[in-house]
Amino acid sequence: MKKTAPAKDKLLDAALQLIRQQGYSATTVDQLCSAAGVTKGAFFHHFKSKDDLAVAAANHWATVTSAFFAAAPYHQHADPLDRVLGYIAFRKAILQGDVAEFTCLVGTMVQEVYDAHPTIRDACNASISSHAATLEADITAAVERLAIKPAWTAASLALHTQAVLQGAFILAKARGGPAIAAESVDHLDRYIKLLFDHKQPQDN
Amino acid sequence: MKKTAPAKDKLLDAALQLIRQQGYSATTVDQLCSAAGVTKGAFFHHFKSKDDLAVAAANHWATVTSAFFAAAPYHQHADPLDRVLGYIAFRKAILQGDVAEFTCLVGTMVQEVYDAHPTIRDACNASISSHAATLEADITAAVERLAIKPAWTAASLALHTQAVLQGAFILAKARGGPAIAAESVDHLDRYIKLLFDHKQPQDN
DNA sequence: TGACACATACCGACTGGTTGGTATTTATAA
DNA sequence: TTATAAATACCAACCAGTCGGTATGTGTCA
Repeated sequence: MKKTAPAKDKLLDAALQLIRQQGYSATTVDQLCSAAGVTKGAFFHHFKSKDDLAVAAANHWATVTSAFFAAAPYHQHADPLDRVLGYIAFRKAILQGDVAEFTCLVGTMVQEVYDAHPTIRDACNASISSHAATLEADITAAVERLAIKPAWTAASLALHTQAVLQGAFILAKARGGPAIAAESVDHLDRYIKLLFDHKQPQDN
Repeated sequence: MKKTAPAKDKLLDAALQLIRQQGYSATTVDQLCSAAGVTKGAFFHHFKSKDDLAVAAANHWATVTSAFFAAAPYHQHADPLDRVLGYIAFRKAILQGDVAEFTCLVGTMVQEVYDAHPTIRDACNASISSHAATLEADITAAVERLAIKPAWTAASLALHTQAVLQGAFILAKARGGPAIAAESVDHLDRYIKLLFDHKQPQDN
């Protein structure tokens, strides 16, 4: 029975915060250690290198977020389209607080490392792709249930939702707040409703 | 009559390439100098600091891209909706070659600097916003011409197109190629056609 | 025209501090 | 006792930025 969290976990949690705030390159090992309240010796005991921590952080992010979204209430809907729309609404609802709190670790990291650090890039890609895959299942079910014959694939629509969210995060960072991001998510919501001929109250 | 481009221009052009490849923090002043073929003395003669160069690079980016899009053929359409759809098609068409060649400098930079470097963030925001403003004009004209009463604003749709593109760039970086980005742009094209009740051949 | 004053553009060795990483030592638990 | 976890001390490479100096205009006035 541990009294405090082990150094490895504290370092990973610190990485999620600091890298989302500052980016990967600008975040130093010393910053990570002091934020986690551990020493450099502990850092290099658990991680071979800074890049090794980045891969572990991306995998940690995938674990944390998949648990977070698995516990979200939108899964309770019986209709798969309601689950998809519930997911979008949930993504909009959590756009609150500081920008670093609702933005995506792997989306931020992959921008910096995609060319020079293929292993980190692959870990980021795996995190995004596995999250999109959970959505893809509901989209596929919705297509079958409504018996439509779309010109698009469920996989491409699932990834498109991630593109909109990642882009919305960039706008939020440029504008300094989540308001503009929420508007983009509204457009995404409207798009999906149009694709499925979903009834729209006062909309065009 | 100059024989070669002056050091300042060569440094700015080198910044567009290197920062899109590596990100801002990972790009060193020495790298910029050797890529531009100038010395460190020349760098600090023209720029007060590395941050000062970043602001200049963001402004340079705004200048270069606004000239690039102003010269694009889609402006020739008489109908404003055709211009908007022509813009989207053009954005899709230029998704070619290395990832660093078609991605956005300011979208990449703002992810790293939004918190610690407000002046760079503002320069990035200005670049994105001014580009979106050129689109907004055509969207507004299309809404008026077709006499529709949308639940969305032209400004938010213009920014949404930028969000989709920025997010598509992130997916392209994670996947290592432009294919997935093109699919997201296809969704954006489909969305705008649906918003304007545009005829769709075999689409849902 | 030519000489002087001054400004702009550029050079590259150097510095103080920082960085990722290593070597060694100490504590803890099975 | 032994393996794992974590702390301390340290290093070589690297980084942004500095500084003294050179080369090349450019304006001015006799």
